[in-house]
Amino acid sequence: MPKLVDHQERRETIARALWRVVDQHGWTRATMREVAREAGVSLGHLQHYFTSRTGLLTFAMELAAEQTGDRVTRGLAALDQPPHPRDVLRLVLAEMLPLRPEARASSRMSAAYVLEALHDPALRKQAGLGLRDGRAMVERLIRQAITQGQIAPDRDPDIETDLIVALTGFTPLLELEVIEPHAALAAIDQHLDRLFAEAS
Amino acid sequence: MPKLVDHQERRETIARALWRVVDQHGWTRATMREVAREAGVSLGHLQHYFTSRTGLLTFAMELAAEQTGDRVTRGLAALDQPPHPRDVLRLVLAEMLPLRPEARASSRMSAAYVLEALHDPALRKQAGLGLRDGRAMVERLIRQAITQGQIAPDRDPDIETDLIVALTGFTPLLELEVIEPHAALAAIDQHLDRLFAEAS
DNA sequence: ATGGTTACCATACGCCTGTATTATGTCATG
DNA sequence: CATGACATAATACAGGCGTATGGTAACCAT
Repeated sequence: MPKLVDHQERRETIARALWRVVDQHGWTRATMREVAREAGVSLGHLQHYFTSRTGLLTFAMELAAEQTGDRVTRGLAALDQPPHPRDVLRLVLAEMLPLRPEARASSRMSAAYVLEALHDPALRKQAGLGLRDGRAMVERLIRQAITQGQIAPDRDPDIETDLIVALTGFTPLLELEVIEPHAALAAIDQHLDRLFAEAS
Repeated sequence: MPKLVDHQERRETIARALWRVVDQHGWTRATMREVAREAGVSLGHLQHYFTSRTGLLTFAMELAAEQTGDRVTRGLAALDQPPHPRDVLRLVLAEMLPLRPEARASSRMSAAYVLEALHDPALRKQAGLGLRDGRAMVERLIRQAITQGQIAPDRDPDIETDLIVALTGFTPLLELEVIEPHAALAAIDQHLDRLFAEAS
């Protein structure tokens, strides 16, 4: 047996270097050489852990999704137990938007990933599944809130779900500084307040 | 004087070829050679009308924005005169989302453009201005509707504007077929109905 | 201690990129 | 009709890209 290294850890280190490159210089400059430079390793080293560029990108993307999930999970712990679904939705949206630096990197990653996925069947499938899962989670929350009387029963769960998920449309507005983070949060709060207004 | 050609027309033809490439194969494959091939001209020909790639991209982007504006203008003509602001907003949103093939190309163009703009000061300024203009137009509509009693006066115009603009967040959901066009339109209608519910 | 497996690195290959250069055709005018 | 401006084209160049290859160093089991 040779020298022992934690493969998963090495791959995560490299993936994080990729995030930084994407965050600072954009998806197009996320080349093997640039990522290796950012990670402080040689091109050969990087190749040892990621044979292909596509493999690196998908791995980094999955890791970013996990990371976002972890941020949400951590945020949930800070809420009342059990948390009000309104607060859960607010937290999820807040973590998906580029409001803080860490979230910004993930946000830029997934934006570029989606764009690339449109023309690559394999990526498309994965990206589609991810989005579908996210939407399904929101829908579950909303249906449950309706059942529990926190949302008025005359609200259509599908439509309300879509409206919530669509609020990720704040991303370009935030990125190009058309609106400030507090404005995005205010709008989200307003929307959620109305959704949960008429009951509980 | 030499042979006479309409420069603007030639540039538009090439820009449209760029749209097709971006629409079908993605921003990354929108190279000078690929666009020339799609346009059915030589690389030299393309270079004669666009010295640099950046120039081509910005021109094509501006043209796409104009085109979207024209679609909205044409749609306005089909509405009641004067049109109800609710219908205007619905039309604008519908034309910005990738619901029909022509709109899809423009949508993909601007998505890629915004992503590229994040890391290029010049593009960033232009993209920011475009988005700001769009938001300002929506805000004007909403403030006017409040003044005219079509929207309840206790609604905050800034927040309502942001919520409307954020509905462009349906784009990735539509692109990855997480939701169907009719669902996006239903959600938009629901949101607008509520916004315009309490008056007029 | 030695063999074999793994980590790591430098370099090379073929391809594609944006752009520059140069040549040729094509026309309206002096 | 010749001349000069423009349209179009072909080719060249330097650089960056993903990936493949070969070699060296480090380590553990035997």
